[in-house]
Amino acid sequence: MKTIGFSDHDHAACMAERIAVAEAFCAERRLHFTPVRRRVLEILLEDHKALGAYQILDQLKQEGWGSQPPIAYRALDFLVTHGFVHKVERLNAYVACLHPGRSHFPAFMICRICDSVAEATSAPSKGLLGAAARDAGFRIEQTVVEAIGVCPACVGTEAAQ
Amino acid sequence: MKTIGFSDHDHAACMAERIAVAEAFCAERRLHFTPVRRRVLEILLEDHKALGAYQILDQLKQEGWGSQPPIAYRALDFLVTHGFVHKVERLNAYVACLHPGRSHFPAFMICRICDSVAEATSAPSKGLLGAAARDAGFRIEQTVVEAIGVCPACVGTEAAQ
DNA sequence: GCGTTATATGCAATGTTATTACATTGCAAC
DNA sequence: GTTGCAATGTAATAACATTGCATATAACGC
Repeated sequence: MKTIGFSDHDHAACMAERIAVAEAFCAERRLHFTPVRRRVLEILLEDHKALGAYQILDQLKQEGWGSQPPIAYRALDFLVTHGFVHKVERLNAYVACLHPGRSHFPAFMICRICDSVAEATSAPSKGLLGAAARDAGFRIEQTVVEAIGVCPACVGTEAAQ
Repeated sequence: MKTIGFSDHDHAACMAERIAVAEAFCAERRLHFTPVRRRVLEILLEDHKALGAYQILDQLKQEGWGSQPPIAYRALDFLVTHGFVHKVERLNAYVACLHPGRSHFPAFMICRICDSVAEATSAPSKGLLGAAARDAGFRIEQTVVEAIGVCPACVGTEAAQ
């Protein structure tokens, strides 16, 4: 059991299922779910932390893949483009998506103490930002919504004060 | 007249006022609104685009200030800490705040075509994210809310499609 | 004023994140 | 079998950010 979204779950099953979903999704649209891409997704699923591109690259390197940044960035691009992975802007890091397949506006809660990241969903059209955008005539295509704070596990610790 | 928040305004007056507000705020709290800090805020107020730290640094350099990155980053830190400037995570860039003085949860609309940035205000407690955080027991301290899309001036251009 | 302390600046070096550019491989269509 | 295309390999570099230490300036207690 590892934590995801600040609560426990059956990790191995969750991981297998996500890979299967990605595989099916790609097969259906004739996208190439190549070994590097699959491996990067697995690495991100392994623990539910956000990983930097260079952490991922290190791991790939150890496993005998190419060692130059584009190896990791290209795989991440693919995974982000098709919604299997999100980038957490605040951390310059990447995290596997909780709801792959359906397009959505992800939102994250980032614990500044333990660095865990939980994904929620937002709905810009419903919020103040959506209203502001409508007023201004701004067309929203994508959103970055990230809360930085203290997760339930870290509230009560020294650093939380 | 330059645009701010996608609408026109009296730029010189706006700029002078913001500097005055910052000055007063700092005087009140015995903070040092030093020449570099003032100058960086001015640079950011001059056009209402988000500027990267190195763009700011270039300008400082030309004006005879030190030329090493910390010159810019330290001034930016100060300005961000005291709420005169926000960082736009998606762009790794900095923008002068529209509502300095009062603490708030800023939100931005970023045009992917012309790179202009408009500031709105969000209120995490009211949105889905606030609800999710309450459910999860997550304590929000800070938020990053950024919409990427097309501003009113760029809708209708080629690239907008 | 005068020394002490805290704060700010100057500068060199380095660390981290991301992209560009170009060469190569593998496979499918014709 | 060669053309076309997507993915990969590799080198170099760009863009963003921090650390550490020396020096200068401001504020504070006396």
